[in-house]
Amino acid sequence: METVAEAATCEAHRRASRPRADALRNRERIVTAAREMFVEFGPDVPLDEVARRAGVGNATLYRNFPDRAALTHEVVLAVTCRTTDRAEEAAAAESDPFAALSRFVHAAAEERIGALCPMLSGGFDKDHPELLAERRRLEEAVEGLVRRAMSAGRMRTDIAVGDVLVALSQLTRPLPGIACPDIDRFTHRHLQLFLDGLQAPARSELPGSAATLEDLRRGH
Amino acid sequence: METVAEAATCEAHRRASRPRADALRNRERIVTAAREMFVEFGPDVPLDEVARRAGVGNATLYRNFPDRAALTHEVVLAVTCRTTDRAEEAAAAESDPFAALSRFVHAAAEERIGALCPMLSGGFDKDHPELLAERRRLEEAVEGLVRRAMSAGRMRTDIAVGDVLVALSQLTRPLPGIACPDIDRFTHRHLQLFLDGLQAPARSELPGSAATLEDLRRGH
Amino acid sequence: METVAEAATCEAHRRASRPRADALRNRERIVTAAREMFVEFGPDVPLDEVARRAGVGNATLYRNFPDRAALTHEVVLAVTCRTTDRAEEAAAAESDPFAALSRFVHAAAEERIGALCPMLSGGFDKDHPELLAERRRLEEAVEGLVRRAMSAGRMRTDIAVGDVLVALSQLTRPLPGIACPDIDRFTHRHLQLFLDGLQAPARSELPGSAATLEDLRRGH
Amino acid sequence: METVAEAATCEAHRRASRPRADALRNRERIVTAAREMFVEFGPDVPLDEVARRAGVGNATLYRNFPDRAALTHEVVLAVTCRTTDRAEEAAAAESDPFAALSRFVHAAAEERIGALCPMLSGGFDKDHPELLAERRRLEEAVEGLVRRAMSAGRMRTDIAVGDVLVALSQLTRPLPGIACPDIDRFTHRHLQLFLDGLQAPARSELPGSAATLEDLRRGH
DNA sequence: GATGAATGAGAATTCATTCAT
DNA sequence: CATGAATGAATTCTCATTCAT
Repeated sequence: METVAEAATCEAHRRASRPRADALRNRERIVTAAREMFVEFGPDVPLDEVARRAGVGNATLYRNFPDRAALTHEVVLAVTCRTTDRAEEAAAAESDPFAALSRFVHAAAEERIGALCPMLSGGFDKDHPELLAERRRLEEAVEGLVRRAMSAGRMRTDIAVGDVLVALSQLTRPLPGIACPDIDRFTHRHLQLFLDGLQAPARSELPGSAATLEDLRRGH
Repeated sequence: METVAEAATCEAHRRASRPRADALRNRERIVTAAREMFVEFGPDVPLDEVARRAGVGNATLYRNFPDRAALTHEVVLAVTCRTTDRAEEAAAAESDPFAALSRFVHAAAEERIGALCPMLSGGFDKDHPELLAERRRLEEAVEGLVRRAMSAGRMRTDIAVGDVLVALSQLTRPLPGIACPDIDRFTHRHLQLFLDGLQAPARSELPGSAATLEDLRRGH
Repeated sequence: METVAEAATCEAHRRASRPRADALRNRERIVTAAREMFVEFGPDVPLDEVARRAGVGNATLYRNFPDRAALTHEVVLAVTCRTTDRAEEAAAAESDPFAALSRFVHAAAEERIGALCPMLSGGFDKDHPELLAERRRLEEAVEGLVRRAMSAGRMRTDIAVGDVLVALSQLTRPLPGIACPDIDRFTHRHLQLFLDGLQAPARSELPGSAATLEDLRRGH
Repeated sequence: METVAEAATCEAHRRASRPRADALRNRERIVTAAREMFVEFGPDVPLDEVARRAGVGNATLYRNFPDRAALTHEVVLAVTCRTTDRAEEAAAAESDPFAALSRFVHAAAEERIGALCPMLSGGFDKDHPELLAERRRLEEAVEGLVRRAMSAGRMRTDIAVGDVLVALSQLTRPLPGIACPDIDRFTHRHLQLFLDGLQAPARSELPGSAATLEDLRRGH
């Protein structure tokens, strides 16, 4: 369920130096475990549990990520990165502009982009250059999708990338403790509803100005 | 900002016995503080902090609510209750069926219905009769709103109450740590987008079956 | 062995409010235990051990002293304070000026003034106003003793208060792990040697300038 | 500042077998780093830090010294050894008996003999034959210095070698965390004061019996 | 022989919950 | 009743020591 197209471009941050094969494996496993558990139990899971799930001692986790902030940083980076990859993939795979956007939206849900929301609570530097850059890349990719859909007259035009990303994120936020296996069904259902809404002509003037991701980032 | 129409009908659960005026006051203040802080910091805030904000000693909190579960229960009850009140209020206030639904949706956001999501994580009995009953009352009220809007041909018909409530909840989930004062603006913006989507004719077949609130409740 | 003249003036910092008799007792006991154990095992003893020796749960310790720094602060304050009391007591008790100084020096050893040295390593704010004030009080008291001895022609005159206090502190530093019961004997022996040296006429020009306590305090 | 006369005689413990040139270099560097860091941060510095400062991997440290005790042992040995060398050097270099003692005392400070005190806390075998022997050598050397000074009538006669060594050690104990660059100035100042006191005729009967180093060693 | 990585045991600190005034 | 204080059970993080390359 997890290893869909294990990211294309986002290998960027794999450090050049390749000191040890198994060490890298461990690092990967920790990040993966963390990503899963952040989704499943929220971003406050005991790090010892993460280590256990990753199959390493807790100290190994701490060697790789000096504190929770560092791990969170890495997970946020990974999710953002994989989501961006999905956006680019969608753009390439679908010729129809709105189909591309749709494909991306559903794919982003699978990448659990919504898991980022509860992480923004803090505990790590949201403005770290590495994150900033990745976020920018994501926004550009989605910007492309949105613009194409608009140009093709397939989508209402009073909406900004940030609106899409924020709504998308909220709608796909994990519900820790809800084990209901069909939860994904619902999520995709609501996303589809959201997408349908985007295609409809504007019925009302949306309140507020078009939201960008920066608006949220600036929080606090 | 908090005391809009301090609930009408939902006084039901005020225990019949009226032991002391100030005792009741305390209880009220604790629930209010908890509701606010659950929204602001998530459902894991230290209970001592809640007590402090309520202006009572921690032991007083524990006298009223033996454990965190009991307090969570009460807050969930209160939010549900107030939201139901808002639904009934909306039905009464607006003659136009879809306007009524819209009014309710935006009002529910103000009641922070989204704050319920992170509470479902567990730690309290989601199937407590009292909650069940209140949830039913909410569903009935919203059911009414939805049905009227559908009957008037103002809204696509492949949607269930649960869909509305879940999407609505997700879209209004608080973002603890995000102090951005305009966050509410965005929320209402996205809700409006959602409402616009509801009004549009069905563009696609929504995946999955119509969700009810029970689907979520059954989680775990 | 500990309760020699349980301090005269230094009750100053017993907070005015007297919220609970036993709570105060606990606080006292924690500080006492900490003072003893800092002397016996150095300033890095596990706080849980301190709590155990004080006969309270660890959390009680943390309630009174949010972190190690706070406890260290209190102990430093207490030792300084008690030492000052000893200085004033010595001045009052002995008519002979040098006898007064001698009495103070040996008394300071009993107060374990030397235990302050390893605490200066850091981990707490050495320049906290409360400490500054108390240190000043100590210096003034000792200044008085020294000046009187000098005026009476009983002591070489190229020495500053700080010299006395620093040498005194070093000579009385505890030797954690050394359980030798006669260790105090040795200490007093060396102090006496030091005192004898003070009385002798200057034989050599002492290198460096007269040290003040501030010189040490300023250490980064 | 560190490499004054990099030890003369005390090469004794360089193991006869000469397995590798660089291996020996490493061992040397580790001991040096440890000596410096014990002085600067106390005897509890993380061994990984010592390894880093020595420029080797931590495992190399552990190959040479199976545990902290072994490293401490070696450092104690080294300091004792170097100090003894200084004593013998002083005896040879100065014709005046008291000048020789003085020279030794100030030289011992430079060798950081005081750093031994906090190491006695334990964690290694203080009675290891190798240490015992080296300590005896030190005592004999200093004994010589003291006896000559006494015979020449240059020094009060109620003092034992142990008194000198203990007072000297205490007065030169490092103050970890005190970065004050003039700290050495003060130290030498107080040592001079101490030396002046030794030259003066006995003013008082020193309490306790003449201390020997064994008295301290026997501690615990 | 040397190294970086892994590990478990331990220490500081927090928090839900219980107790004594 | 109401309160501040006490407590033990987590949780985060560190470090001495061992292991795999």
